[in-house]
Amino acid sequence: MSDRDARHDQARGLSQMLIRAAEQTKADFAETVAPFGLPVHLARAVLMLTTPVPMHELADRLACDRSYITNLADRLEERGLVTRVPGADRRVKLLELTDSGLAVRSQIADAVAERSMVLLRLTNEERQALARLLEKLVVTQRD
Amino acid sequence: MSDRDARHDQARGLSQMLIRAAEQTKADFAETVAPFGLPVHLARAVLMLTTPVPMHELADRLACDRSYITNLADRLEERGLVTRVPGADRRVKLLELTDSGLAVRSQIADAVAERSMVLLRLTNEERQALARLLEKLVVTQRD
DNA sequence: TATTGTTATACTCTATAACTATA
DNA sequence: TATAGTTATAGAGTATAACAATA
Repeated sequence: MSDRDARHDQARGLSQMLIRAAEQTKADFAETVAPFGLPVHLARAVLMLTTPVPMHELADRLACDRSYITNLADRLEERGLVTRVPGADRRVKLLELTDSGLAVRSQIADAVAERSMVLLRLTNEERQALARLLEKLVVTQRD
Repeated sequence: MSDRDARHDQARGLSQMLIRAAEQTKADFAETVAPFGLPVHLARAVLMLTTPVPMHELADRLACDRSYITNLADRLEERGLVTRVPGADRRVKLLELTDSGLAVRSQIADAVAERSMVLLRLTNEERQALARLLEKLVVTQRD
């Protein structure tokens, strides 16, 4: 009982730190992109659009429903950051960054590179060690 | 530009792994407690109630609004896991586990100890290394 | 028949504001 | 006047189901 409790406490402590670190990472990202008037999910999508992407594929990459991509696309279009362009298969629409979107993407990428906690607080060796540990922890899945 | 992009990519890769590891940790916890019919937030609250806790204090510990604690308490009471007991200060109500709640708490603690990924996938040294790295990453705040 | 994107709708999580009982 | 808990309500985020166009 007290042995199990000790194991539980250890697991909880580490898990909480992990979750807290991740939440802080998300909060940092949110703060970093806030000056651009972008909620986190729009900013993530913008960063993914290095090249035009079919909406259903974006749904796969973001692990969400297609209907939610419609929602994101609407909001990104309202801000003038993307346009829907027709694909070869006429059912498909691709999201493509506008010039304004490209500019924003570049600025966001810069800001993230400058402000990322994993870059600011860890040395190169520490980042490698962290990556190795996290890999052991995470179930392998598609990229 | 390509230097910044490289830094951005490195930051993004590590950040994504961190977030993915945390999400997996949450998902594992959710799966672990699902057999008890408990959503994550109720299970977390149950684990915190090692001793009766004033509702406002639980709000502090969970970093959420008092009104949400009312919500949690209602749902925990519906399931017969806690009761509201009056405090010395007559404005205060404490949440206290029922016998059933105590039993569930013990079972959950066991299940978490058995199934935690940070315990199953990492050696003791690795856990210590991970804890050290996460500490560097996380802004110090109250416990 | 299956797939893409859209629409309408609904659900979960969580907060804000106003309220009451008490301090 | 300030604090604890409650209530009503609202917003964000996201999913489900039904649908039209296309394959």
